[in-house]
Amino acid sequence: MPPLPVDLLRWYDRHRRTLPWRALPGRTADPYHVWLSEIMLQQTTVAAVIPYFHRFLDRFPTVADLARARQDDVMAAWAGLGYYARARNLHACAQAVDRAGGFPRDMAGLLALPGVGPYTAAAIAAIAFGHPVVPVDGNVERVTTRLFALTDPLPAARKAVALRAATLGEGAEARARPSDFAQALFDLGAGICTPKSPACALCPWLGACTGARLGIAATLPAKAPKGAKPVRHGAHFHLVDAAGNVLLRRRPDKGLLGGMLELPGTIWRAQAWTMADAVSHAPLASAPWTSMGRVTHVFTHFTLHVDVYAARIDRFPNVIAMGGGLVYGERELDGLALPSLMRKCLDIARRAGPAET
DNA sequence: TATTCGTGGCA
DNA sequence: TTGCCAAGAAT
Repeated sequence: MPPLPVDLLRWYDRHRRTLPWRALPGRTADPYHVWLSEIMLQQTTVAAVIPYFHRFLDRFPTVADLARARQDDVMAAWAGLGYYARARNLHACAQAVDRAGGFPRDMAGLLALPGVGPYTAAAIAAIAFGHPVVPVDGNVERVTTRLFALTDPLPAARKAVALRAATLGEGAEARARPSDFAQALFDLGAGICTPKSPACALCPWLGACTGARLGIAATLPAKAPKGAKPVRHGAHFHLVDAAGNVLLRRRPDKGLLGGMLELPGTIWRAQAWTMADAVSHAPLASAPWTSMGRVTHVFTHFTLHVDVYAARIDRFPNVIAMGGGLVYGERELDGLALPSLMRKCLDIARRAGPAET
């Protein structure tokens, strides 16, 4: 017996989550809200996204508002959410949509937008425009590999899994409710068919699940082993003048933490820095640098240890400002595009506790 | 196809 | 504590 869309939809009608970007039952969500939430939700938990989603709608009520905003303000609003290329693409996408007079309503048009890939295009098409497509995210991959007991490891098997996932939405009931069907798959993956200890007893598709019947559901999807995470070292410098102004600089627009602000610092390398070596790279090597301790930050593909040094001087020499340095007052820091790593560095440099979360 | 790209929560 | 994980895209 194949998994029947009607069984999933019946379950969804009783158990669907209420989320800020979701329309009420029977209504169609705003494409701007759908798009914004989908970008934020890429590799990011619902709990982390919710406050950012509210803040964005508050600051940028329409896609036109977002298009007209300055990039610095968009980056600052995104600060802390991670994967900052999403924020740059978000801004560029808003401008493209605003110029076009609205979101494209077909897959090809959606796929052409910055930051919109196969998954997000399908999600917007299904949820905002009612196209009968099945967006394949991590939830859908998990549900699909378990339903059909697909044991080939990801990511190599991704294409085969996607083809099988598409068959889930072929029934007439699914094609009649593409938005609900897509979101029902998300809710099933998030609440029942979870990565660890899935609640199979509560699953509307239990009777159709080969993985459950074989007792291997919880082990799927199989994943290729990951390589070891290398360690890198860096040093960053907190230079403050008598008025309490802090010296920052902006990172290049591409690459890690692209377009975000940071305390001036060394490159991040495999070899640890001695204090003397690090301070020789400080924005003002002659300042009275004091070691404030070490911050450890785990990125996706490496672990970073940052030694933080602080110094207070009377006033900034002009030569510093000429080198691309940016000076901000202490009270301005909260509203800036500072990634979490730099919040940690600032906290330790100012001998304050970690920012409340 | 394989890397690069954040962050915080949780077992 | 360490590793795993989250509505992936770009290169």
